[in-house]
Amino acid sequence: MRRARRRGLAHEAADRIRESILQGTLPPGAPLREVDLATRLDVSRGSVREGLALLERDGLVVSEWHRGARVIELTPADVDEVYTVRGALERLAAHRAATRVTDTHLAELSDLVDALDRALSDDADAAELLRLDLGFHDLLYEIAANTRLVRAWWTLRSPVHLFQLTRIRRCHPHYRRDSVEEHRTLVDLIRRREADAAGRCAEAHVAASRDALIHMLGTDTPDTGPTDTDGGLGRLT
Amino acid sequence: MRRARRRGLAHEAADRIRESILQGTLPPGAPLREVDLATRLDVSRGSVREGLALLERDGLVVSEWHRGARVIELTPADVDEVYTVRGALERLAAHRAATRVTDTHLAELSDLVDALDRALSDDADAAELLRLDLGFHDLLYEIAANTRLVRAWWTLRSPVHLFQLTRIRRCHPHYRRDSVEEHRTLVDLIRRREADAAGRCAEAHVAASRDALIHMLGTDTPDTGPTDTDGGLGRLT
DNA sequence: ACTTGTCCGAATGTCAACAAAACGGTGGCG
DNA sequence: CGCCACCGTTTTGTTGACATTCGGACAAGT
Repeated sequence: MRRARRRGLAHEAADRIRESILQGTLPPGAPLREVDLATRLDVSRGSVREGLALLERDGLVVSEWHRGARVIELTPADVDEVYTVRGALERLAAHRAATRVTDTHLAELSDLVDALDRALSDDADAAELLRLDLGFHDLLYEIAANTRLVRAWWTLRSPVHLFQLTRIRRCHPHYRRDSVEEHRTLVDLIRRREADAAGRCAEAHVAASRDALIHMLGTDTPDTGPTDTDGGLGRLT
Repeated sequence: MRRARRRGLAHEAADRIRESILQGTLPPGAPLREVDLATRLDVSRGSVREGLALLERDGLVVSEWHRGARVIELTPADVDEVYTVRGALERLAAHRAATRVTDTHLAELSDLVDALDRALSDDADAAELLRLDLGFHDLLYEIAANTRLVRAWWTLRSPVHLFQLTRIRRCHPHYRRDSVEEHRTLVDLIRRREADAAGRCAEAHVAASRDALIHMLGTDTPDTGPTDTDGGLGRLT
């Protein structure tokens, strides 16, 4: 079993802040002031500072010298960048997964796709669909069994999460049945150990997500702002 | 021109430490004690701490809770991981470069390959060859013009640098003429805008480097240790 | 002999105060 | 009327001191 490692306040703080960002309490572009966060989270500025550095590594936050940290913005150009790189990574992940997958893994993958299918039929919460989708891809990277690849994925995962979340928030879920079918196709290719085809399939899947996302961001309303305007983290106090 | 932005002491400290690691003064596995570094660099522990976090982002350093930071180790498994992911990234970079390259870029690429060729003929310093090689790949990523891709490359660049450096240190340079030819082939493909071929070429080039490196690491001496044993950074005081 | 518990030195994690820099408003000047 | 320099406020960058944790050594118990 994996050892339950202690992580320190900085990680804890980072988790709380990440939660708030991913819940929309801290909207894109919002400033992340150290003293404010330190007060609300009841830790020192140093820990908050370190936590913000962690979030910057996750790609959820950008910071400039003497200007502090802000939640990243979500321009279509960013979507393009993130999903382009993600496509390359996921291609590699699928390729490797197809050559090293075990029966246990295959069962887990199938279970996730089934769960996704069921959730879609049950008209489940959009957040739940997103959770399952991300879980599927997490598992794919885990099967690929390459530490650096997983780390690279984690630097993209948070932005992806955020992108999908704003998409959900702005329009109706629209979680396509096509998408679930793409997942199932990928699992089948992996089961048959067709590495090259699996890689191409994964890359195409990501590209499809990217195009759908960009199309949505390009044609939506100019965004009149989030529902609450208190600046965030009120629920954490 | 790009603005020469202030970066703060943490970045400065990170640069100094990175230098020492890449010069071999701090060998792989060496512990990086905060108070020690703070004393030698004449900055506070906080800044050193932040700098070490930056180096961890670069993948040059690993750290555990309450156990401090150490220079990364160099197992063949690590080489495999790093170069596998690098192959995927470089494939994407070459593909994009082939579609967006300008004449100016092509001239710069050619110049670099020529410089590499000349340096090889002149039997130049191995470090110089490495510098030119890395410069070539940096330029490739820059031409690809994708911020996230560049960032992903930078998390791999330092380990690559370190790998090549220890290779140089252990055996004769052996910088192959084959390698230079591969660079030239890649530039030609990019010039002719053959994106797919360029991507495959770049991936193959990285795979070749990986195999050479692993072969060398697998057959070398058990490593009797570095030349100086003072623990590092003596030259910085 | 092996395990288990405790102590100690050393290093890291955390904190709150000090110093430097950027932002915004105000007033004077062209 | 517009522009620029100045200055106070706010926020971040940096520092040294305190608290916590780890690893090993030593000794007692089984």
